[in-house]
Amino acid sequence: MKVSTRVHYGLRAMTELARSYRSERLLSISEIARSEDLPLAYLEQLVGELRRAGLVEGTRGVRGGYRLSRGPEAITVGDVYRILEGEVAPVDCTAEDYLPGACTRETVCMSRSIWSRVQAAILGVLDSTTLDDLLVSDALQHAAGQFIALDAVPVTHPRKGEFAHA
Amino acid sequence: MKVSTRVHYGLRAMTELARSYRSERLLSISEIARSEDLPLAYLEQLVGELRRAGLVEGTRGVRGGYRLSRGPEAITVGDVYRILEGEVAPVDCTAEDYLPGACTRETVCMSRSIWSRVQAAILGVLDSTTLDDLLVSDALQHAAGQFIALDAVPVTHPRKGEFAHA
DNA sequence: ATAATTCCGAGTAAATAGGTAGGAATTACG
DNA sequence: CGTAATTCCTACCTATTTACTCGGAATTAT
Repeated sequence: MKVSTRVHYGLRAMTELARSYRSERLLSISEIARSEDLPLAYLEQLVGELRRAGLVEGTRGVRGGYRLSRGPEAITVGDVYRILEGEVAPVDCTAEDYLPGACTRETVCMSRSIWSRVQAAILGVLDSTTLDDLLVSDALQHAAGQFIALDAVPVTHPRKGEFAHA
Repeated sequence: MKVSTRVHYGLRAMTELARSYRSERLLSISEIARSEDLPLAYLEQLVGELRRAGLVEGTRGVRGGYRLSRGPEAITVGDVYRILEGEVAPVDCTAEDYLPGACTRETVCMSRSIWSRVQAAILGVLDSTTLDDLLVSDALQHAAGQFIALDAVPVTHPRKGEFAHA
């Protein structure tokens, strides 16, 4: 259940584009690659796919580059994911294009329900989170960092239990 | 985010063992492989790992086989997952053994929060679902199938919107 | 004209997934 | 006691996928 570098890198590129969206300034692949520390040629490929899918717009030539084709609040992480990685489906039989009956064990399968639930859980997060949400939570995190610093509290990796799941 | 055949097959084997748990009867690898239609030698490997991890017990010799080492209500899907696939972590920096600072972008990363949330969502499902839960939902599904049949309602793939997520 | 950029498709090395194969150890059963 | 059924162990193999690189054409500001 690892996420591929395609999605990982692609999303990071999208967050950069989201950050610069208000300024109307174009970002070149090399700028993005530099600020996110990603392999240039590979990133170019990924952004190309995002463009063909309509999430970003490219302008060629000197001073060219990319920008989001709609606002960061109108693009979900799920959108990016599906373009670069395909449908979210832990197993084939929970995919959209699954033909009922393709798996002969369908009617006697005890494990299918768990993967459906996992799929729904993942989609719940990916489809409800926009690029803008990522910017905002990033801003909050930095504000919190500021606050702690001003308070002179020794910082002992507060990240530890931040998203406890037990 | 596909689940590997290791986990997929391994879990299916575990559901078979869960089903026969009450009867105290041992299941041989070949029986499991036959009823779940899985490659014998490969399955043997997987069950071996589950045994070394303490989830199942094996008895050798003629009439030997495997059984769960504790009840189906005391084994979660997450347990099986971690043994066969390792920790649930969409990206390295959300893993348990991640050394803070290993990723130099840590403090300026806008994408980390989403993967933490995905991880938590997945764990929420995997760790709260036991093998017994799978048996029960399976039983319910069959009971429902019975009911529809008796009512003579034309069955037009009710599965379609079963776990709608929009 | 030139330099910076997007755009495009092919190629490639390493890792991973998904197995197979062979044999030693153990044990019920005739 | 011998044999067949089984677990147990480890090495090997092969196809696919991943994560890239490379070369070059098209476009455009300066």
